[in-house]
Amino acid sequence: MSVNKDTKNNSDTPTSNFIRQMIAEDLASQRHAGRVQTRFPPEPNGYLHIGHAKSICLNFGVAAENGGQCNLRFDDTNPAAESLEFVDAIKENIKWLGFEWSGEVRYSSSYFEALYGFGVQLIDKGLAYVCELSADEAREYRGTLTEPGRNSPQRERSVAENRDLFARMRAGEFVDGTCSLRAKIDMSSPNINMRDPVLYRIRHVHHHQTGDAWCIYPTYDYTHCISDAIEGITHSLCTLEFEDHRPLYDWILNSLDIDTIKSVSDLADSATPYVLPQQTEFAKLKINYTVVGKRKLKQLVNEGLVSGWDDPRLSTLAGLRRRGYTATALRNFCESVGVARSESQVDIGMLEHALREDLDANAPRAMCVLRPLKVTLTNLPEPLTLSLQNHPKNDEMGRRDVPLTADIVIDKDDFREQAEPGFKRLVNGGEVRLRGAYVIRCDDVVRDTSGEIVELLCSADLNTLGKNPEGRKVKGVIHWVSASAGVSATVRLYDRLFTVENPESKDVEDFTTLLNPDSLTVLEGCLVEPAAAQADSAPSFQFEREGYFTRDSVDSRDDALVFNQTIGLRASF
RNA sequence: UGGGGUGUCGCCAAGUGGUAAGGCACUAGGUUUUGAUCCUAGCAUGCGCAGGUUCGAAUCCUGCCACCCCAGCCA
Repeated sequence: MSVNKDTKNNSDTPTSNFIRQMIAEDLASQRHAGRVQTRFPPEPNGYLHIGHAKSICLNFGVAAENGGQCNLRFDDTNPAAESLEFVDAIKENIKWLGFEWSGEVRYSSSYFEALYGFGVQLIDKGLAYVCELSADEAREYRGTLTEPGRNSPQRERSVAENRDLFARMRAGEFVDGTCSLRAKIDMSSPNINMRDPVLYRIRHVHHHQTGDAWCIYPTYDYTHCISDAIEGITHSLCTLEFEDHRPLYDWILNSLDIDTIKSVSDLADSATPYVLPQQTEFAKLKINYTVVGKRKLKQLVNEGLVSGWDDPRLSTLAGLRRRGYTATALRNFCESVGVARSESQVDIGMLEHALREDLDANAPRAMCVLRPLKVTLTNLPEPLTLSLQNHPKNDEMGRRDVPLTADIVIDKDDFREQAEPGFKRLVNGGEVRLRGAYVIRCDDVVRDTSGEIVELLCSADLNTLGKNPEGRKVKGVIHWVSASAGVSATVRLYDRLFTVENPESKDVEDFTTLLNPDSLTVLEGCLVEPAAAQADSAPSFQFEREGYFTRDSVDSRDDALVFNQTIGLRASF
């Protein structure tokens, strides 16, 4: 059960965007008989990343806002690149993000038989033919951006011959690449996608869903529009690079017999009028200092440059989750970024803002000393247990016991021998507030033989618990942990993975050379207060004055705690 | 120099002919037992550029300029 506050960085009314407007208009005009049906169609050839989150939020969000549904459909037409591992991870990620797809998971591959039938229909209508050009020859015949292409030698084959050849392709009579089924459109079209695009290619490979049932596989262009139509999708949302494909999307659907399509669709038995889906494109999400390209992500994982698809430094949903990002923060971020058609690169600061906003409201506070420096409270009569608020602004989050003993640790960075201008923490001879406890004064510094400071001897003003000292102001507050009652932990700090703002820029020759060598810092021997070390404690904490941390889901054990820094606190000095 | 797109504050982004929303970032104050949070204020005589239409233009017209996408039997 979640008692989290639903943090929002926007006003109550979501920002207008062209897709919401289009849907509102379609609803008003009854274009799809009042239906809104979307789909999120990943290819299971990699892990989902932050860019997918935008598409997921858009597709699921826009459906939910309008009383519609969103399907999850694996666009699995290229078995050589795909696997079950990715299918499972993708489903998991979507659920984690907080979305529920309509009915069962869909697969384009489950439409293979229908797709084949439509291929035959196109042949019968004289709109498709079996071409025997090799891939290289086809490229030559295609022409260039400025020159028209030439017709395939087999373009005018008879319907009977095409039918026979297509059947034999399916039967496995030909080796890979010897022929393909092509749409007969226009080899001189200025839109290269319309120059007789390939509909089916021969691939004698095993498919993760259909096994060895097929040796011919339909292409994206052919499959996607028909799959949308079969599922009764009303609004097919995709990214800008598919804009040039829209004429083909429409050509294929309009070339087919609409009654036949409806008869194999989810709406087959429905009385609602059947309307073909419409493709609409939006700009994909790009964020500076991060890599989102599937090939690049894959390279980082495969070359061992990160620990895996869920490495906390990666912008994969699995990585962000392990890092401690919350689904709420990601959803709010996607909403704040908006949806438009201009290609833009969002500042990672926006993502971090959404994260801090959610964590600040919902993460209980705790104390953890990252670089311990021993402090002895010379006048503490006896150990005591303090009861501290888990959240400074939310009493409902309760309180916790925090043991205070004569031996404590503070962060090395919170002590200076000499006062420096602007330094508000502890200095030799000075005073500082121990968060939630006493004001202490540093009376003496203990050094080892090499001269390094190993201990501070401090006296507490025993009259400052819950009240300010009399006659003076103590402005500094530092965090601390009981040395004897605290629990040892490993803490991993993260910095951005890349040293440059745009590692995916095309004038970057090898992006792996731009990796930040300091993207991961491992701190051993950190000391965390007992309450935060308990196995049943919250998933994420704000370690006061340090930032937000989460127990590592893979490496942390009850007797060997590992915390990942999700993000630091905003620092204004 | 074929076709398709996009250009509003440092970064996103509303705006759909009636006189430039909002968020992030930043700056300056205030509160604070987290140098956090929170609060308050500031931040585009200007909407890629140049003309034109109009009482009035970011919005309409014309012409430029810049950037992005397309020549996989990938998606």
